[in-house]
Amino acid sequence: MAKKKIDASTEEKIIEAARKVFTEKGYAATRTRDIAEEAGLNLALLNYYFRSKEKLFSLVMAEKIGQLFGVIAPIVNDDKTSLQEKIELIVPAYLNVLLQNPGLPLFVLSEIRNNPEHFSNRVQAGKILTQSVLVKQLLEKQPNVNPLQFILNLLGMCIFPFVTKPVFEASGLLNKASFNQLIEERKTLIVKWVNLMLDN
Amino acid sequence: MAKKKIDASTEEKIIEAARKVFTEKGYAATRTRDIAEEAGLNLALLNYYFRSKEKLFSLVMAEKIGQLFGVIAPIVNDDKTSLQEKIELIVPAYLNVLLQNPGLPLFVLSEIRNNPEHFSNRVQAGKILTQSVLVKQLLEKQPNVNPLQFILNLLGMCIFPFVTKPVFEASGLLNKASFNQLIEERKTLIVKWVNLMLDN
DNA sequence: TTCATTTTTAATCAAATGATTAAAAAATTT
DNA sequence: AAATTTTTTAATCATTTGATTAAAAATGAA
Repeated sequence: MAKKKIDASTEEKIIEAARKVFTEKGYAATRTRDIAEEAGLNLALLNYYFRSKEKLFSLVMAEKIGQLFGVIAPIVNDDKTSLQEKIELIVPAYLNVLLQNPGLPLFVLSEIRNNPEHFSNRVQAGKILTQSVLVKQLLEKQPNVNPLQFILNLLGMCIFPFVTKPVFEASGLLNKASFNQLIEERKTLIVKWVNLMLDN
Repeated sequence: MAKKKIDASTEEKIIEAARKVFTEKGYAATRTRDIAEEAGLNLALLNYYFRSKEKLFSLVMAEKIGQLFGVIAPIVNDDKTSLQEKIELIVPAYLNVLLQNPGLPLFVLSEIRNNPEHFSNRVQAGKILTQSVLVKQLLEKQPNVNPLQFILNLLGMCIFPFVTKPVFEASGLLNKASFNQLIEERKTLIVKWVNLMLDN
């Protein structure tokens, strides 16, 4: 029986390069050669370790979807925290995740658009948006408004600046520092705004 | 001297097909053969009329950017309307544009991400975000908050549902009718919410 | 060291893809 | 109608790209 242990360092180099290139350019615009070059490795190694571009992409995408939904899922389903507390937890936590990974939302959203069938099962967004504790609490507070409206606002106010970041950068309007400053300000502002919406 | 007139019908068929395929799949994932097939025409005609995939894409993209910024630009720079009036004009007008062209925001934003250099000049977002009458009026009302914060909220609350639409569709959570219903409700809700933010 | 196994590389393949060409078909002019 | 120009088509090119292969290099076991 042959040795099966694989050099973790090389494997990790490839997937790290794949994370970077896929999230920057999207699946279709990414060449496997781009990834190999970014990793500083021979192209054939990519297929040796991950079989195909598609498989490597699936790994990265699963990771990224996990990041995008992973932070909020436990908060949203905690029945020990109030609606108010949830908002105060979600906003800064989510903004921090996005600050660490600014390209994440646009990457995930555009890939889902490009290949909706492939993600219909994997995205557990449905449960969060219909059966979560948060939804129940929103309905208690505002029975006459579809709770999805508030969730769209809460997530949208967090995510939207990151989705439009390339526009700001292309127009030279915001550098990285002033963008981050803007997001820091939003950590308290969004909480205030969402509470205003819920109290009126 | 030969006749230079070109059959507008064929040309229009191609660009209409290009609009559809490019906005659905993005530049990189679009094959010129997809466009030709969608138009029901020979592939070579695409190059006969538009020289290259790149040129055809530039035309479509210019159109789409125009649609995305064209509706709000005149409203935003009108110094005869109040801040309140501007919000009441922008929200339903913008939501109607997006209802007619739901894929528009995700298409434009992801293409700008994929090729930022190419759009640095063309996007006049900079002026709207710094020199518009709207910005001055926002600063009068709330001198202590970066007006960009409110613009992000106003545009984000309009655009974000359309950016996440593929997720809703993939998860089977919303059909087209209930999505449109959600947007219709937002026409009045967003106006109310933005006013709340500005008054507190 | 020797030998087997694993990892890496250079070369190459086959399919896809943007684009061109030359000829046919259609339209327009004279 | 004849001639000229414009439009359309089928065939083909050259390049790119995901993937494979066979051999070399590195690693670990005996």
